[in-house]
Amino acid sequence: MPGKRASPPFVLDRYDRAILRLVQQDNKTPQRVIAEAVALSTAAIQRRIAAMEAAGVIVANVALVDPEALSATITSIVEVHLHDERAATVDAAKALFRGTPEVQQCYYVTGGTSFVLVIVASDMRTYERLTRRLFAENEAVKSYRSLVALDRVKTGAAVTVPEERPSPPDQFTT
Amino acid sequence: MPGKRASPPFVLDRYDRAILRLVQQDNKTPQRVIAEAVALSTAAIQRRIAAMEAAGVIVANVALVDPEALSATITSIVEVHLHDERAATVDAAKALFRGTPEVQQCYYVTGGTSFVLVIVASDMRTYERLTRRLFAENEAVKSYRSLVALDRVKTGAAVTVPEERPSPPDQFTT
DNA sequence: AATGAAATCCCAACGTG
DNA sequence: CACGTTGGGATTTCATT
Repeated sequence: MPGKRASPPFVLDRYDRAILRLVQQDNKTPQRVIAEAVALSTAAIQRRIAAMEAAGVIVANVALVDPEALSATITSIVEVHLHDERAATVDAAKALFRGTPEVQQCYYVTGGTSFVLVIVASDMRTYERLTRRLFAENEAVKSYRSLVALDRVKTGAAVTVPEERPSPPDQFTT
Repeated sequence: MPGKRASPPFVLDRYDRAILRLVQQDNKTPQRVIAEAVALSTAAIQRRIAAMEAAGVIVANVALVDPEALSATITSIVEVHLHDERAATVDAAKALFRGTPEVQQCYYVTGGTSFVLVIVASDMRTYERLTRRLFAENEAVKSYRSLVALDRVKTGAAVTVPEERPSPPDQFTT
C-alpha cells in the first residue's frame, strides 16, 4: 500500500491556488464562502476540490491537535548518523522511524547527517526510553544528537501556497 | 489571533482520545461513523468536538497539501546559531522566521544550536535568495547549516494521540 | 444524555456559453 | 470543456423530553 507516488503534473491555476490557500487554514469553510471569495460557483469549488483530492494535491483533511493538551510536552529534533548508507540499512531505518508514532516527522538529508527527526513524547521518561530504543540500542546508528525544543515558535504542516507564479523565473541572467 | 495561550488543563477521557485519533486522520469523517466507532451518540460526538475546539485542544481543521504539487521541491532543515541569546535578539529572530511563509516550522532549541527550521521553497534559486536574506545577511546569525532533504520519509503535523495513559508514572520525587 | 425536527451543506444532473 | 443553476440526500445543529 505504500509507494503511492503518483505525480502527474497537475496544473494549478489562480482559482485552485486561492482555494488551497483557504482550505489550508480551514477545510471546513463552507463552499458557499469559498465560492464568493474566489468569485466562482459552489459547484466549481466542489469539482476543483474533488479533482485536487483525486490527483493527490490535497493529501488529507485533518484536525490539528495541540500537543500540550495531550501532555505531550517534549518536542525534540534529533539528528541521526548511520554507520553506512547502504540501501538496506537506510530502508530499515526509514521503516523503523515511519512505524514509530512519536516520530512526527522524518527527513533523509544530505550533509553528513543521515536523518533529521521531529519527535513528540508525553514525558521525559517516555522520551528517554524511546531514544534508547531507536538510537542507542540500534546497531545501525553511529551517533545522534538531540535538540530539545524550548519553544515551538512555528509548527504545523501547512505548505505555503504562493500567490501565483506563472512562469518559474529560473534563469540566471541576474 | 496570536497569543492565545489559554492553558486550562482540559481533561481528555478515553472517548475524547478515540475521537481525536479519528479526526486526526480525517476530520471529514461523518459523525455517524465516529459515533459507532467509539460507541457514543452523534450528539455526544458533536458536543465533545465543539468543546475541544473551544478549549483549544483542536487547534485547526486543515487540508494537507502535497508540496510537490506546488513545485515546492526543496525541503531543507536548517540549524541556526545566533551570536548571542539575549531576549531582544532571540525575539527578533523568532519574529523574522514566523513572518516568513517558506519557513514551515521553527523550533527554539537547546544544545548550542539556537534554532531549527524546516523550509520549503519552490526552486533552488528561491531557496538561495531566502537563505541569504534570512541567514547570510542577518547580523544576528553567527552561522547556519543546511540539510537538504533527499526524501520526506514522514511529514505532517499530526500529533500522536496515545491509546490511553491512565496514570503518567512521571514522578521523580524531584 | 438520547431523541426528533429544522436548517444547512454537500453532491449529482442538467442546461448553457 | 468548464461554469452556473437547480434539486435531492445527507449531515450538522438546535430544541425538547
